Amino acid sequence: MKKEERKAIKKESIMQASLELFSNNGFHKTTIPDIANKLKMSAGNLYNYFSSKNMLAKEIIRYTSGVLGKEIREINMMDISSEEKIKRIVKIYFKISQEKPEMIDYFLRVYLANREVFNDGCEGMICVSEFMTELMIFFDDGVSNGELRNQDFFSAFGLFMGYLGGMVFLKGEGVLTSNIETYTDDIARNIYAALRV
Amino acid sequence: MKKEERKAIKKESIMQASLELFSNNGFHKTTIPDIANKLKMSAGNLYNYFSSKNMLAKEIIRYTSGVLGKEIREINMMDISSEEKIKRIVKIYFKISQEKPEMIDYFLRVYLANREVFNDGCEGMICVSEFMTELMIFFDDGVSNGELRNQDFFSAFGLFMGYLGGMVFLKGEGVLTSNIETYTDDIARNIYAALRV
Amino acid sequence: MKKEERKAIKKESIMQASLELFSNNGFHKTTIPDIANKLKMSAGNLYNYFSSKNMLAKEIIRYTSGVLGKEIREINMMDISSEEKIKRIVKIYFKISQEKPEMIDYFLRVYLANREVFNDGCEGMICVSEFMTELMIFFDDGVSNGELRNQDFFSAFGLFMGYLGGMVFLKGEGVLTSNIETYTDDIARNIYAALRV
Amino acid sequence: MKKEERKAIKKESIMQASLELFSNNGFHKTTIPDIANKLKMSAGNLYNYFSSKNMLAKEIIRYTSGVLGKEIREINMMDISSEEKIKRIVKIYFKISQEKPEMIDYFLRVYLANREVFNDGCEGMICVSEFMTELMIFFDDGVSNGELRNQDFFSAFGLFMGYLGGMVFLKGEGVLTSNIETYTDDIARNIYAALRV
DNA sequence: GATGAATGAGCTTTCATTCAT
DNA sequence: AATGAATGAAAGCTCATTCAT
Repeated sequence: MKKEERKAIKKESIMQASLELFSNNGFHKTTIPDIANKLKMSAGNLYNYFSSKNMLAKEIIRYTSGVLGKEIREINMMDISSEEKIKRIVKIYFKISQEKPEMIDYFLRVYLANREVFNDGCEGMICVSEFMTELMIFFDDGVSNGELRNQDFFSAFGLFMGYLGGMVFLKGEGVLTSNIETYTDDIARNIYAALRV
Repeated sequence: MKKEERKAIKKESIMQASLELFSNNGFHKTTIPDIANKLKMSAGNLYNYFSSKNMLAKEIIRYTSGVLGKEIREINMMDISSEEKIKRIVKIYFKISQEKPEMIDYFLRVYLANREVFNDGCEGMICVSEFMTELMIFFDDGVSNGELRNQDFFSAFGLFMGYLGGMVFLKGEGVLTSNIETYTDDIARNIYAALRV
Repeated sequence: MKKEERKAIKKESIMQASLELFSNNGFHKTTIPDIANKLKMSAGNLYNYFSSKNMLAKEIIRYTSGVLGKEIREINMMDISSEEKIKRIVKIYFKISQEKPEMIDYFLRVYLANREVFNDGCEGMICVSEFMTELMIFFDDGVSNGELRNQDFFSAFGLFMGYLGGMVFLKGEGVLTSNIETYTDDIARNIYAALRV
Repeated sequence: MKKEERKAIKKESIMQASLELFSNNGFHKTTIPDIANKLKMSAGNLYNYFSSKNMLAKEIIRYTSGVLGKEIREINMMDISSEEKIKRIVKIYFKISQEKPEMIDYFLRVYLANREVFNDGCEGMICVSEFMTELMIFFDDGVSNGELRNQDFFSAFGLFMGYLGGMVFLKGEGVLTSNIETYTDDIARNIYAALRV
């Protein structure tokens, strides 16, 4: 089991390095040698772990979706109101955007923008389903409880994701007047106001 | 027709063709010969109108921002409530996303995703300021009227832009269960609920 | 008409240079930069003339088949016996193998050996049909005249081509005890003996 | 079973697998991992048996030449006329081309085509001498008997090998109108007509 | 202004071979 | 003897940009 474990660890380290480079410099501006350099390995060897650059990108989005999904799942499992859940989701999202900005940026600048890369195998948001599913659960629970208005899920999902993504984009543009985390309460309030019954 | 006029018309036709190609196929996947082909002109000649591919991309975002800005300005000048304005903005946005999807996609898939292209000269959203300014006017008017809650502008802007962009993205992914225009009322309602006093 | 002519001439010069390199060094051992170097042009520019290395190889076999076909056509049109035609075909074949050995070698070492290169578009000897057709005419004429025995064309074609190709191969291996042209009479005699009524 | 015996058996299994892959897919298109995969062994381990890919190719041609040589030797040792021997050689050649096509193809598509691979150590047909020697014996016997005309051996060898190889090539191209074995009599007759006194 | 051949740098990917385990 | 991760050198091909015509 040792060998496979080592291989899995290396795979993850490649994904981590690529995630940062893709997010910071763009998918097309990041070359395989760039990634190899960062990891101090040879470019050829990367292909022992991922069959192509596109394949690597696809594994990263699945991985990232999983990480974010897990954070939301934990919130979903808490015994708190939907209003409180919204606040916590916004908070964790912004926290991640501060601590691991590459994760959020990967959604915005790699996944969302380079459709041709994800065409084959990630259609219909299948590669981000782990993340989307948790938001769906959050929403359905709130509707069941009578806390959230019953509307098309995508109306709610688009609000959540677009809004949070939009804020992170604005942060990246350097136009926000203060730290993004200070926006948490305002934004959570807005989202709740939009979704409540 | 004067020389400069002819040149301006040709410039715009280049921008229109590039807009479509960049939006549909991605900035990096669109080559200068692709654009030239579509216009039945030579690749070299393009450089008589735009000094580089990046420069072309920057002019397009300014142009697009202007077109969208004008649409919103017209709404801003109407003597109607903020609630009604929101509905009209949503409506016009979705209408454009149906009729000229390349304009909206340019924001999502070109501008948002290829920061390195817009680094030099479009920092701080300066290239989309025409569009942003109109939304700022809409928001300030609403606050002045007492219709909208007084909050940080970017909280409102992120909501508006992120939400609408997010919905168009979901449409592009083919996950929406019905035509995007049927979402207009729901979404306008959500936005108004989020922004009202 | 000047431009197109110049382009056609350059195309042919590329084919000629490639023909030599492919024949002498093998298809897979010849790189695009090798060809470009020989022509003192850039590798990229080659792709303005041929869309791929395989495409280039295919155009060369068609071209070569045409050249050889023309030589045989001239013999076919002479008013001489089949026995005499055989002698002349053998003679011209060996002459070419001395003066332009790369043409014969291209058949033997590139076309015949790298099937995967010619798979798409040259199936069923379609790319050497000009050459094969002339041999077919030679054979049919001889049969009609009553000089040659009526047998399956491919029995005759295989004899002709295999035999001549085999001799050139032996020459290339350096095992022939004397100059290949000294074999002309023997070989023509053998072929005639095999094909006569 | 002794160590060396086990090693010899494994060597032969490697040669057999490589023979098939090289013949079917081409020498340069067959990778060492391809061979290893087919044998369910590791790429590195192959190098415990053959010092390089080229070396492997050279051992295969010697091996193949031996196998074919043996078949002809048996015919040579029979007490039958040269005419009959020709028929049997043609027959066995086509039979092998049906049952173990990779052996014949190895001559045509690997040995004949990739001279650079066999340059060092197989010059002057030394690696196929076993096969060539048997044909030489066949020919000399026939001449001694007064059955075959006395001519340069290579005139006869080129005929034999070129003709048979050519027919197998035509078969591979799919242009033969019927099964190759139906050509046996025609071709044997042609060869005999060419070689008899 | 218009053309498109030409360049040159750079990209992803492949693969024979080595070597630590 | 066996593994397979690792290397490094190359290959085919792409493309923004230039420039002679």
